Amino acid sequence: MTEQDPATPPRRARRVDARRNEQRLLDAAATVFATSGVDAPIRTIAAEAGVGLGTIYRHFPTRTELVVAVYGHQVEACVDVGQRLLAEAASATSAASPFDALLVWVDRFVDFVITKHGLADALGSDDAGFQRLHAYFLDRLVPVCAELLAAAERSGQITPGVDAYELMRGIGNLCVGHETDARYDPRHMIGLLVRGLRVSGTGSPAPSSANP
Amino acid sequence: MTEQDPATPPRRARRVDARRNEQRLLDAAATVFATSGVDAPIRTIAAEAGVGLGTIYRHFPTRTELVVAVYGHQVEACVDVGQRLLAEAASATSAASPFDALLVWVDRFVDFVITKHGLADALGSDDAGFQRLHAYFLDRLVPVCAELLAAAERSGQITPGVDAYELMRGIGNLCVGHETDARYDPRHMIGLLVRGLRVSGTGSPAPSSANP
DNA sequence: GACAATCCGGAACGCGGTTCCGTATCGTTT
DNA sequence: AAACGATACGGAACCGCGTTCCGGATTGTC
Repeated sequence: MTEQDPATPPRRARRVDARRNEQRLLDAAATVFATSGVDAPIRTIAAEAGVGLGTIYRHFPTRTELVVAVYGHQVEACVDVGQRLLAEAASATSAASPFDALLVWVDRFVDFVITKHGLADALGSDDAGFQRLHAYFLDRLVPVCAELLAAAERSGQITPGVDAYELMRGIGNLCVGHETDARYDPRHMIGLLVRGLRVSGTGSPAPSSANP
Repeated sequence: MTEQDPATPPRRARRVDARRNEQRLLDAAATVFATSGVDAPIRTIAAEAGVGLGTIYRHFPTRTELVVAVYGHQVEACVDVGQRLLAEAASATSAASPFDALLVWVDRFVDFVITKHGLADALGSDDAGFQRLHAYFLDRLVPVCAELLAAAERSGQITPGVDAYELMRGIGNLCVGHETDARYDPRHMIGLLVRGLRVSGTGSPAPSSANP
């Protein structure tokens, strides 16, 4: 009942020291990432966790997997927020339009990216490992974004044909440099970008949609 | 007459081998940058130029200076294009609006960034050296962008208060990843961003400005 | 308690940036 | 033209970081 695949004979359970070290690594990584960003040297994380280099590579063969393990639940939270916003905007009694929902959600996403040192840079990096990190985050987030876009599109608030993937990627890119450049505030440009989504030529929401 | 500052006794002219090597390095860097991007290993450039590592570091102590030396004239060309567009848009007989001028100029700028492998990434990097590269490009380009923005603003085409520096930086950021991600086309998002500049609520240019 | 599966630690290798200095080359002076 | 500083060159060497690998310790099972 609690077994795995029939083709996977559950030879033995994971050893306790393995589980212990994995937890230590997660804690250490969270600490180090918050302090020095996701580009911190592997050795630093290993030292913080009090384990050897081999250990960290065995548990998390790529930096990506470690980042995902550390931030994964926050990504899921972001997904949840998006779905809640979607439901709210769809409800007949809601005052918030789908476009408003999109605005709020984008803001949440930016919060997430901005509070993680170097995450935006990492996502934008052309390093193969980070491409997978990128892929993971986007696989979860793009569908939500796509739904929000579709809803706003249906209500005639935004110009159709905008690709959710590109939008997410663009927003992530715009976050680059927020902490090394006092003159640059990502939210300004993201605000402009989102404004650019709106249908052009009309100041009012939608002609055909129901509006109180 | 052809001397320098009085406080600078022209001790001796630069040696011919120094000048020769500098030229070789510029040629080699241009080749290597075009092939492998601006992040190519220093050793590669030195090898391509047929010089030692010491030589490249003597002529260009930082990678930034080498990049500037290689691409500097293209930056100047971009400045010139901007000023020409500005003059055209200001001319009474011109059909192009200041906003059109801005559009064209941004497109040129994107051309420049995109055709240089990894330039966008470099500009977005939080590395100290690249911050200066960034600073150099922006010192030249931001004033032009600011003038274009101001002109479009005066004609009532765009929302006021947009900072040229942030816009340039944002556009540069949006270019990141164009060559490692087939699904991402920077121009789509840049188009959206620029659309976001337009005054909201009105589909027509300006109420008070002179319009043919 | 013994045995094998599992896991650990850290030495070791490769790569790239950067520094440093013995040597070669150049321009000038005599 | 020969000698002599000034200048520039080359590349060995060092450091930091990512990654691999394996001898040995630890754990679960019999």
